[in-house]
Amino acid sequence: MPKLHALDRVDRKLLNLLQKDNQTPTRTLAEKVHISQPTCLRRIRELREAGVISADVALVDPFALGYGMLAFLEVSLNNQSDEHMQEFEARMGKEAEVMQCYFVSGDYDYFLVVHVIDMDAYYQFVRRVISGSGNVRHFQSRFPMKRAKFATRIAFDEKQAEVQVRVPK
Amino acid sequence: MPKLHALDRVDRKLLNLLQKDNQTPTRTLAEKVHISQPTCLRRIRELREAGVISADVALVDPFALGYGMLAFLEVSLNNQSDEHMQEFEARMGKEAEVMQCYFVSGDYDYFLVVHVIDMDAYYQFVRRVISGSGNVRHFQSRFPMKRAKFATRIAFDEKQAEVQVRVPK
DNA sequence: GCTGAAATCACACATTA
DNA sequence: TAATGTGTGATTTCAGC
Repeated sequence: MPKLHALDRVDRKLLNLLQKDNQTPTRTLAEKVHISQPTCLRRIRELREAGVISADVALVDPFALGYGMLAFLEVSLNNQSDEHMQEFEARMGKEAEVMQCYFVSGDYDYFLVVHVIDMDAYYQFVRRVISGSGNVRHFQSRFPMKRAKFATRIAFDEKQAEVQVRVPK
Repeated sequence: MPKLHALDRVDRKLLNLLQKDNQTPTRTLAEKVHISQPTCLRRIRELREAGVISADVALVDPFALGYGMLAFLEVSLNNQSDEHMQEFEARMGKEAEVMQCYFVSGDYDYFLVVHVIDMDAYYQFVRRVISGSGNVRHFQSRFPMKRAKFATRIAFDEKQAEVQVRVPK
């Protein structure tokens, strides 16, 4: 059952800052939002505990590391029973190459974003994971030539007075 | 011109750890990879400076914040000149709702991942940004009903001895 | 919101391979 | 000689008031 957590202007400004850089000392953040350093720290801790901030991580650019190739996979299943869909999702959850997996409306079932080193690695992946799955009726690849935008942050409006937020779990 | 940066076992283990949590003290990390604390810190700093770690951020779950709706947009442009494509990409770069934007091969030009509060907000977005753009010939929406996987980390093989890596810029 | 103790970060230098 | 480990001061976190 989702709890409610109110985000005021200060919280939203903090979130905007932390989503760009979570390594800056709380003292510096405190100055930017015009509160004291301990208050700043306390608010950030509450945001983490409430689950508004789900994780604090280092981002590694796949393209900088030889994972130079990106592929989209549109997949249709043979058997769409809840059991088989859960099985497919669990499988994708385990495969490191699968960066994103969505169950979608329309003419196919799943949309995958796959990161691989090169075309050969992609071919190996498709043979092993997709056509080797046993429950894939049809699939089609689509190749992004350029990733023009990849945002990990949500822009919070800093003007609004207060925002009610549904926090899961 | 891409520089080369060698990643040994220790670097890769550090990257695996930091991609899960970048708030743990360097001392703890150092123990886990069996090096001293200052060495650990130095290696992390080098990974940041080399651009292997592109950013350190707090992650906010969109679904936890009322951005409960996700949409895919498949967009075809009228004018595919370099100038018009750059203009489109710049526009998408500025729009907060657009989380991802790819230039793709196939029967349409751009694939967008859009985060909005609800269907009405999505309608407003489409009217303002897409059909109001002047250079969109055709577009189609597709609605993900479930985000089964969204990975921000790359799994590094910790067994291999050393890996050469192309670092951009 | 303020102050102080505990912990962490980050540097200079010695050491080793 | 280049990279790691040791010791030490400056910052930062975080509890009590």
